[in-house]
Amino acid sequence: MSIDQFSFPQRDNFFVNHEENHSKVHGTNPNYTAYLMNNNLDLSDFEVSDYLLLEHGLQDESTSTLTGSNSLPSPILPSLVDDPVVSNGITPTSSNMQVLTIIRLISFKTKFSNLRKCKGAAKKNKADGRHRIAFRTKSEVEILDDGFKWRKYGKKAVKDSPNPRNYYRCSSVGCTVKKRVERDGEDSSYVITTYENVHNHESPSVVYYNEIPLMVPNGWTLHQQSSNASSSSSFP
DNA sequence: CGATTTTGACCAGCGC
DNA sequence: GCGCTGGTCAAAATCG
Repeated sequence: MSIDQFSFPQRDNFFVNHEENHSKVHGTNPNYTAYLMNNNLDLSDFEVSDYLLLEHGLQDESTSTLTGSNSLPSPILPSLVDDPVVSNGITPTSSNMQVLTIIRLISFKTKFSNLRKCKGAAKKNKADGRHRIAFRTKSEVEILDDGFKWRKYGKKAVKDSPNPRNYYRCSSVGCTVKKRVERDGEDSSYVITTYENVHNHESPSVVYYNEIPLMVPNGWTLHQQSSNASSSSSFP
């Protein structure tokens, strides 16, 4: 395991731990940790401009986006911050804002690097190339409101854990997003929520700017869902 | 009565 | 091939 530490002017530090099967991202709030399950995160692929973008995103998110203002300083920023595909449906709160924004940036970068890699490279296994993010959150309730409507389709006892794992899929027709919810076996005051794939629709509980289209078209989503995604090509 | 949850059965992947 | 495990299906039960 290796640890990267990053800091921004007037911001708390955050840490990225590279572990065996995933990368762990956490800020100064110990109650909120995020896990990037696709272990192809390469921070050397990030540039200074990316971190500036992230810094902008934090500011933008806490002001114009959350208050619904239309004054948007950058043509790319609104989509990055607001895109439910990039944010994967996680509703920002004061406690998860920092980590969520980091995740959004990393997801964004990872997705497009995946897209390039997909153009020919065979997948090692089923999970590769899927958009999968896990969050570990301290919570008394297991079902955290993320703005989307979910339908439960399974429940399973998990080895080495006293708590069952619950399986949900997005109720929206045609959307293939799934999530797994389970209590942490080591500390049951924490809930681990794993999201898989990306929504192909907007959150029913969020109002978006009418004039701004989704930055990532459905073609990307279809590309992601295909396990041998070398033939789909609606993405420009 | 339609939507949702429950729950046992079934299936696929993986290691041995 | 076999057994274990995680993930999904689908019929029955429950809910609103």
